[in-house]
Amino acid sequence: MQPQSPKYEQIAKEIRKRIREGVYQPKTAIPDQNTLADEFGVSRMTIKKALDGLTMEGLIYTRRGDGTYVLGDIPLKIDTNSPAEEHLGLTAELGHDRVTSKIIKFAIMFLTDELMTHLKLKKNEPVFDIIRLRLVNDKPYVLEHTYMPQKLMTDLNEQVLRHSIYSYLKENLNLKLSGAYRKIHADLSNDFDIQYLNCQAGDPILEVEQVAWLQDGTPFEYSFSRNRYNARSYTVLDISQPTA
Amino acid sequence: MQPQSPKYEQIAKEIRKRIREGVYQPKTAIPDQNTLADEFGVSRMTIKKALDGLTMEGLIYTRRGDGTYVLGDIPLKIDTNSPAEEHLGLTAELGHDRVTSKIIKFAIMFLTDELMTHLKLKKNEPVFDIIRLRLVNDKPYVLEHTYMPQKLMTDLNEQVLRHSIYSYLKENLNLKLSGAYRKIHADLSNDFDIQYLNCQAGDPILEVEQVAWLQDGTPFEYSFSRNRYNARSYTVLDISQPTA
DNA sequence: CAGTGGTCTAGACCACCCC
DNA sequence: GGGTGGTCTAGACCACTGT
Repeated sequence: MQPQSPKYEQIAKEIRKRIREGVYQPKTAIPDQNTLADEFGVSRMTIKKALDGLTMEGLIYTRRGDGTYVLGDIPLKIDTNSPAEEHLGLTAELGHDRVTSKIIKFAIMFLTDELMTHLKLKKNEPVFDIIRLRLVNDKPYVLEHTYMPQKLMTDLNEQVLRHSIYSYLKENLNLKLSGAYRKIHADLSNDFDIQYLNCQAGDPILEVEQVAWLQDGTPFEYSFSRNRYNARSYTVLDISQPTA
Repeated sequence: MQPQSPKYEQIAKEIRKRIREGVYQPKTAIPDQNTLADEFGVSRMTIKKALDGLTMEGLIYTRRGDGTYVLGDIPLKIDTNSPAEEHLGLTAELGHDRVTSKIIKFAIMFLTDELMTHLKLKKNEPVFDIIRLRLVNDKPYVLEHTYMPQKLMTDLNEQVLRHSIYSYLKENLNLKLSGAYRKIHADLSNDFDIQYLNCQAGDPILEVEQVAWLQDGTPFEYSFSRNRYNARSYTVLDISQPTA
């Protein structure tokens, strides 16, 4: 019991566990909110908040006037490799030791109009222009082209790039990213892709174009991640609001 | 003022409007929760719930001990054509009169193992096997291959397919979809794509593979939507939880 | 009708930020 | 310190579902 996490989180965690272990079975009702409030010794509002979270995760659903039910597994989701819900970077996603990086470009450039818009910078402000090939178990995985404002990270160096930019941000600069907007495209492989990703001319590429920002909305990254088309897919869970 | 929508929704709507109209400016603080509670004549919890929604939409951010601030526009988001957040179908997304459909296949088939898993059906249960070319302003837009359990929609017909399956579900069967899980791939165009989407041999395709389900978790659609690579992109807004 | 979840209140305490 | 947002309570009323 960590007292640092709020009660509704602890309760959500416990209910998640009961669902996972089959105490609460798919398509059946779980105890009503008053019963749960008694069991956990909290008010009903707190139970409600815990259940709201689980609803957003697609684990349960509620019917006003009826009850709260467990939703079965989502078929496509089971055999999916990368959740990709969090944008914590490749290192966090796949584990520390398996991911390495080959630095292809590490330069400072000045602004094009497009970068000015996406990074919300003024003319003549310098940005890092970084191209890295990320390898998983020494096999080429993704080609990442990243632009970051120089003023936010003055002592960025090659050592950092070889590991993880995100952990550098978090541990050295105490910056946390808080949001990202992504556009997923399909594209034709270019010479760069062919050279570094070991793909054939004409192979399709899955490209994720991303703007990521800090809590106050300051953009700190504009990037393109290019994968061979059969190496990765991007997954999304979308739960509708019953209010709409 | 619609009394049918909860107070926190109405308040969220009003604050959204103030942000849009510049009453609350980007990067500046909005009034604190107590002040807003007084202004709207509600309790602070209700204000909090309204603000939580706006936080999830990426409009504001809160700092404990400090205040609530307006987040500026998200650059990439501005010039994006299709929000694609809601999976209400193409007709709802683009307007009623512009979308037409050419029916390429409309058959009933029995289950493959893959469909059995994705639609959670038992052996020998029939499913509709539908292929439609959706056109926007008479131009080929997306090739949709859809599988649906027959038992859920017994009187599905060609007339429905020519318009919108989703509005048929909603209006005739009173079924609402409540969630979807998607995998976005890049793929090589196949003969079908070349024939119907007017693309060249070797063109990449953006494919969205989707399982969609009703409120109780019953899957009612497993589909593949294939777009020409330069015709559409898929967009995602991802807001991190500060709890994590 | 009884029982359920959805909303809302008035107040409380705490963690946190800035001065 | 004083002011902020995050959590939590005990109770209330309502909307809705089943019977």
